[in-house]
Amino acid sequence: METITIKDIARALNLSTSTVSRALRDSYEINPETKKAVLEYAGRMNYRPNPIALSLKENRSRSIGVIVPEIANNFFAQVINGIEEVAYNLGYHVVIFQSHESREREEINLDHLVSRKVDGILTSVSSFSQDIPHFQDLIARGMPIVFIDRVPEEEKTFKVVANNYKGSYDATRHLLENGSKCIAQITSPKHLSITRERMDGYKDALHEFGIPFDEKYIRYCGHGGMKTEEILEAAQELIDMERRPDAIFTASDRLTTGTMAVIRKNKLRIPEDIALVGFTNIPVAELLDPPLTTIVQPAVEMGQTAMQLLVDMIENPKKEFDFAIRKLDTTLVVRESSIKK
Amino acid sequence: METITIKDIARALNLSTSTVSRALRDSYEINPETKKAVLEYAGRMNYRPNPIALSLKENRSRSIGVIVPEIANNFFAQVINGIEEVAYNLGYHVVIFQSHESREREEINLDHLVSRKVDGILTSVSSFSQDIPHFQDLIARGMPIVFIDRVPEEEKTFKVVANNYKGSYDATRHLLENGSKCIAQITSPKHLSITRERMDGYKDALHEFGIPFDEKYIRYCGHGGMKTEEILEAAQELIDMERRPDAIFTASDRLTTGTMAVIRKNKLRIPEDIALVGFTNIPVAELLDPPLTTIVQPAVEMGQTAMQLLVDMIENPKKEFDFAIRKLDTTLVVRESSIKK
DNA sequence: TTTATTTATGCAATCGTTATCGGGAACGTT
DNA sequence: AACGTTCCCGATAACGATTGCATAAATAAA
Repeated sequence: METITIKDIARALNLSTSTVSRALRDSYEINPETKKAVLEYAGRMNYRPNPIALSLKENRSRSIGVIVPEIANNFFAQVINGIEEVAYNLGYHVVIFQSHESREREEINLDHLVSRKVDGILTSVSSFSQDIPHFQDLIARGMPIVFIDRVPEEEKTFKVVANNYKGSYDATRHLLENGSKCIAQITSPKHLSITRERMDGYKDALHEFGIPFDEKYIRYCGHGGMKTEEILEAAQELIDMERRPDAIFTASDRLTTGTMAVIRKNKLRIPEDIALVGFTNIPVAELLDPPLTTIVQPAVEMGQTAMQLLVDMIENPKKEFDFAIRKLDTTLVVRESSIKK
Repeated sequence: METITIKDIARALNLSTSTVSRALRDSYEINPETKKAVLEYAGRMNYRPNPIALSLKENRSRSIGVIVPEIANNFFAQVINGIEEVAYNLGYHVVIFQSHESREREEINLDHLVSRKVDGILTSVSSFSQDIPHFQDLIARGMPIVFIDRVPEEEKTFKVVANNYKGSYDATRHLLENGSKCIAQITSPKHLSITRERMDGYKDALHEFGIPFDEKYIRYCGHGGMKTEEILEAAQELIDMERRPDAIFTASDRLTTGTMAVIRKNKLRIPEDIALVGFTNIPVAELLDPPLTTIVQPAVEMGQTAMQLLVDMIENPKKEFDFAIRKLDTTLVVRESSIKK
């Protein structure tokens, strides 16, 4: 894998590397003819500046790092697409890593990004990371970081989230308006911000309909890296309750599909026996049996917004930002799984 | 983002950078006490060697590049998981890029990987890339490359694929054995290797059952970057045919779900009116209406295998390899969508 | 003609690391 | 006393590109 360098050009044209370098960057102090010769030769030999040498010198890389729990999760895949689109237009490269919901992997990835001198980081923290000293430390050292979806509480930086409160409120209200009376919730780990917000929307909707909140109908899942059995168990427990819920609200892709599978296995009907609404971005929701009512998160827009904010931070290091959290609205897509009659 | 360097350690301990460097790499020619002091200090200051400086010096990066069409595609996400697992254990980093089925993006990504000095590349070529001079050129220049799933014909390098012939043969045979008589196929672009292989399996199964092959029942999709309308149109055309097929065999995730949607929209029943079998790795296949019979590709294993082969190439540059194509068997998972009675 | 100014170029340092070469000190051998 | 070993360590160049500084030549101004 030999590649041509500025030195090769200099040698070939009997110039110094400085002259070549300046010619390539179109400096005014280079003789037009020299410039032309250099450009012509560089073009012909397909010269590409070595970004590694540049990174070493400038301590930056024109690339940004993304760490998400799983790319196999449709929501994150869409977020990444949004990020890439903006990054691409602004001349940044995007490097993608997965934490697989592991704290250790998260730290390794972070380490790697830092030592590769990425200009900034976009991330959705792993569900293991209750406290995040590794991120705090980085922020304190001036690394631009934008959190997406799963965001920490107090960090002084940008955060982009879906309006989880409203999404959850809308979903719960929709269930109540369509015949459900006892709504269970299967949700993500308790300490995540998204979990709290979704819980609040759920509670407020119940309250409006005069239904008391009951902790018995809540299941937190995914502490152990989102094991399938854990989900199935949680759903089964709800089904086996003395007073069985007549609706379940699920807070993510896998919780939704897992719950659906369990309901089916118990030969219960959706929505007659148990109505179902889920936070999910899977594209096949309408092909499921029955077609699934979903709260769709604006994943692509979230990625775009986050990337724009990050670039703003990168390119204006001194600027004082308003780090108020950015909330993007979700959309309730009503299909059959949620309507009792 | 200040980081400590070998120079800082040298200064602090009144040593030369060479000594520090050697102490850190545990060289025998360093006094144990000096070594201890250096190690201790480096540990305390959380020293991390600068990989960029190393890359510049050694012209390698201990990272490998992956280019896939879309990470939002479950199959590729799983392939990547297989790759990452092996890479992680061998101390390589994985950098993921998407081509979005665009030839241009593919070339940009490739360029980027090369100039970032990745040690090797794993890729599934975009459906646009009928001829692949950009890859050929790289292979000729000695870059280790392993192709996955969508592989070019003649390149002298490793290729890892699913046994598409057998998968397709099994699926077609299964349909024929379960009451289907006229099986259409919606498949990927004609020039892709996977398309040809799947076609062959399909033809051979038909032949065994004495059914003549009829080109009219074949639709190639995805030339334009896999537009949804194209899929829907293809499915609709088949449904509108004078002699409507009583089964459709679809060759990818999106073709399968798209086709399913069209059949539904036409108020036709699956499998009674039209049976359906698809190549797909979506995890919700069993939750669809009806549960979908699928040919599942060993995506994770494909990723693992490819990564192992790549490392073999990277670490044994001189070795003469047997570049025979690696075929991994698919699994036919029978559910309800394919069985007529 | 002399001096000042402009134009075009080269030199050398820099970024972090390691490999090559070399050398001083301490010791052992004749 | 003279030489060879061994042990430990340092100076330097190199990787590719940029850039402040120096400078030669050409031109303009005095």
